[in-house]
Amino acid sequence: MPRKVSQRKKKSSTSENEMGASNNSEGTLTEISCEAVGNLLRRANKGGTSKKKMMPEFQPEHNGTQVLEPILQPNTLEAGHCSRNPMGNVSLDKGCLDSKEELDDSDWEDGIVPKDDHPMTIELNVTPDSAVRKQSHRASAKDKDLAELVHKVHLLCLLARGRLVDSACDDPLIQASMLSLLPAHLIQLQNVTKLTSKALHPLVSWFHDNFHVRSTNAEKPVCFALASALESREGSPEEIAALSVALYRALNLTARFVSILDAASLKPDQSCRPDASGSSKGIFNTSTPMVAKLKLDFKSPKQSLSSYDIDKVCESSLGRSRKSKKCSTTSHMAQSGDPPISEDLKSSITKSQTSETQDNDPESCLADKSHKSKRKGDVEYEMQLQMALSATTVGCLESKTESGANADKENFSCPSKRVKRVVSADTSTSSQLISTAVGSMKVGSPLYWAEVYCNEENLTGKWVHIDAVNLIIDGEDKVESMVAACKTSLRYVVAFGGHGAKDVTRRYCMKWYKIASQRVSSTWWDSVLAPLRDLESGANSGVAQFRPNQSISTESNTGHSFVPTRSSLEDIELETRALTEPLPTNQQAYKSHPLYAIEKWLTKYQVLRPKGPILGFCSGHPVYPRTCVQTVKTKERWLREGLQVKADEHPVKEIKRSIKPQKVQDSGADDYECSDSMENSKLYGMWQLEPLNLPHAVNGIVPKNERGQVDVWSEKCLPPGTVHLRFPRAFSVAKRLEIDYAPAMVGFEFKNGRSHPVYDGIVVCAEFKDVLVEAYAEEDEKRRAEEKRRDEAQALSRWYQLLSSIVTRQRLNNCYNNNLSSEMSTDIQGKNENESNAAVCADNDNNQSPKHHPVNKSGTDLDTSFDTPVKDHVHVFLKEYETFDEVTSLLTKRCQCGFSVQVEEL
DNA sequence: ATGCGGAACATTACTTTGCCATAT
DNA sequence: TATATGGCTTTGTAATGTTCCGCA
Repeated sequence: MPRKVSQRKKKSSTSENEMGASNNSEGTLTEISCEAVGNLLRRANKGGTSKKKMMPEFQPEHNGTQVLEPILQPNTLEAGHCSRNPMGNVSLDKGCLDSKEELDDSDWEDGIVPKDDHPMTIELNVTPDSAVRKQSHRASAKDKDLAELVHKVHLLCLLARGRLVDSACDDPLIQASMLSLLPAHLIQLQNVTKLTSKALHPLVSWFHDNFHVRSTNAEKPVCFALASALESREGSPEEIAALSVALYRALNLTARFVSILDAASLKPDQSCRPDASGSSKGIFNTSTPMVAKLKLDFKSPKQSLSSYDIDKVCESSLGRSRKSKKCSTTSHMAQSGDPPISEDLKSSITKSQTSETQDNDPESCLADKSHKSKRKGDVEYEMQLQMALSATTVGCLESKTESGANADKENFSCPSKRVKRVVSADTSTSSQLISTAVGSMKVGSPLYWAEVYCNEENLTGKWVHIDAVNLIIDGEDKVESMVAACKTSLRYVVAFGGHGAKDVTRRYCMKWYKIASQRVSSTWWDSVLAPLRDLESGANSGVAQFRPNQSISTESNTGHSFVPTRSSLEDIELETRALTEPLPTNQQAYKSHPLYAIEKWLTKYQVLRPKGPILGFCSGHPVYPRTCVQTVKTKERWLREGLQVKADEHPVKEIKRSIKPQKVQDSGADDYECSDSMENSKLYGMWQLEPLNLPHAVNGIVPKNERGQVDVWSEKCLPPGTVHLRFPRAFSVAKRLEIDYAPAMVGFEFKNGRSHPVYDGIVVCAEFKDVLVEAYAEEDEKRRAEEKRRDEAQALSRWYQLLSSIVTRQRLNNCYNNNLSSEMSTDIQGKNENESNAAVCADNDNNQSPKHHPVNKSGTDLDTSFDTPVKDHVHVFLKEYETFDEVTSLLTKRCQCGFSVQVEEL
């Protein structure tokens, strides 16, 4: 946000140059000035005039000056002046000051009177950041949509990634290798029938001691990466967690791979706040940068490690820790004799550092921000220092390592101490936090872990959280604080198993109300997860059963609906957590909390009933269960749902109804009357209602309301014994058949500033339905036939008009311009000839054809001869009346009416 | 550093049943 | 003279949601 400010400041400083250079900048300049003036005035009028009032004054003017030439506009208001002033085009006219009398004169004059060349600096320097910021950073609906889309797509990608990892954990080779590494006494675990989390401790401990998180070998597909990690006993957090899952599965335990899906923020502006959460910096900042990784996979290291890729990796949501890891890789690579790459990397890293703050908003780099970026720079500096140190260390240790390509292996012998040191350096900004939060465990945010199903926990069995990397068993309650300490958000925790997935966020998130708004709409998420859930529950019910005779059936509940499955038991557990969430400590959380409510945050149409029990207090406000919140509505609103208020029920709440501004034209007296007669809306609750009890239709008469119609909000609103016929002209049929009907009003629409009822069809008694439908069909048929007839008649008449005009034209041609006889062409009959050029003329001799047709006798008046008689006549050209002129090759066809056509044979 | 609450906007929900001049 | 038709200015208001900012 302060970026914009600085941008504006920059612009202001160069404004004079820009002025001369181009007009384009003037809009911006004007804008700046407007804002500056607005802010000045706002400050001046603080408390008096509200901002709302001020802004519209500037807006239109500002628009105008953008289009027009602001300098030359004589009638601009104060905003225009302000923008001009700094440009040196001073000439303040009195009119300007006059025009803004309504504003605070003295303040205004103070602001603009100076005629020197530099008032601008003053103006822009006093521009309060807040106003500019507010304007520029309020996300538009488009931004929101985009952010949501990105969030969704990112989630899908992360889900897919999780499934990939899950599949890799099933790899028999990996599992077998894990088993082969396992000491004999731990292998016994697969024979344990009553598994408790405690029993897992030695196993997890062994794993923790033997596998460490370190640099990534992400260039390979998951399975290979796993194999490699297995070989080196080191890998990314994801790989190590996956290996642990593979180990559990190898031991025939039921295990899931669990991952925090740290997707790009759902809210558009989150990415602008580097410190809001360490992880939200855009989509590439995922903990599982699949794209970048895959990209790398297909290229030689030299080509693939472009700065772009590295940027992505370095910005990954593991954030600093991951960054450092990558960097340590870098150093190793440098060690292994590939200086160009390391150079690339270094430069790219620095690039990423510097660009990180600027890329989002290229125009900016600001004073306010500076200390933050400085801090960041410090972090990076420390990181690089650590890198260098570790590289040296590795270099010493490393004389024994062989291939540069296998950089991952280089640190095999490296003590985990070193790793931890690097990691702690990464997170140095929050290292205190971490150390307070999780004691001496200096780790990055846990993003991956395992869940093992322990059938002896909790009577019914339980999925136990096992973070082998951090040696935490059954620490589901610790995850939230650890994640919080690392500034990662815990919005989606998904357990992967059986190629499916299940959202288990509830198990790890104690403060759901804090993350609820950061999650995508549950309907979408549920629908996405539904098929994956089925896969997961199907697999984890059937696979790896501990004992066939276990009291809790692990089979899917196909036969008996009440046999609890492992999955359904887990559902119950998660549901229970959802229902036993602790009370939020801040009031705002109660606004839309699904479980709790405080009266203060109820909406206009909500009441508490019953008003109790009180579950607790928040800042002195009693907290009630959300189930006590009832929605209340007016009678009319309930009517729409087919409900009516019972007799003798009093409104449970009354709210002021807004005054209708319809008859405000009159004087104050009327106004007074108006407000006097203003009624309150009476609201009723669900418990005061009964099903709508409309009068029955009797004797074919439809019961109507006071307006002689039926309000058909829904089917429920139809009086019993009536039907709604949605035919366009049904009423006319009913009228004709003398059937009683009522117009069906289905809603309102706003037109011309008023609400108008919208009608759709009619309501009639049910017994007339068939008759009406039949009659309507008949009528419709008739109507169509009539329409067709009309269309045909119209077509005929138009043809007639066309031909008449042709004839008239031809006749005129004949009379006044004989040379143009073949100008017009027509094909009237078109069945005998393929002629292309036909000369038409009116032949009024009637020599051959005439048979007491009135036309023929009408003599020489050509106009009249054609006008009347030929109407409604279709010319018939009989063969016997044809004549053919050999010389001119003209075929003359004649109708009995005397009309003739000459056709030229080609 | 964090959360709270107010301010400033943005968005949504609620409202809810013509009139007059002109042509036919 | 009675009836049909078309055009007119176009919601306005309040509640609710979201974001920012100052303050404790």
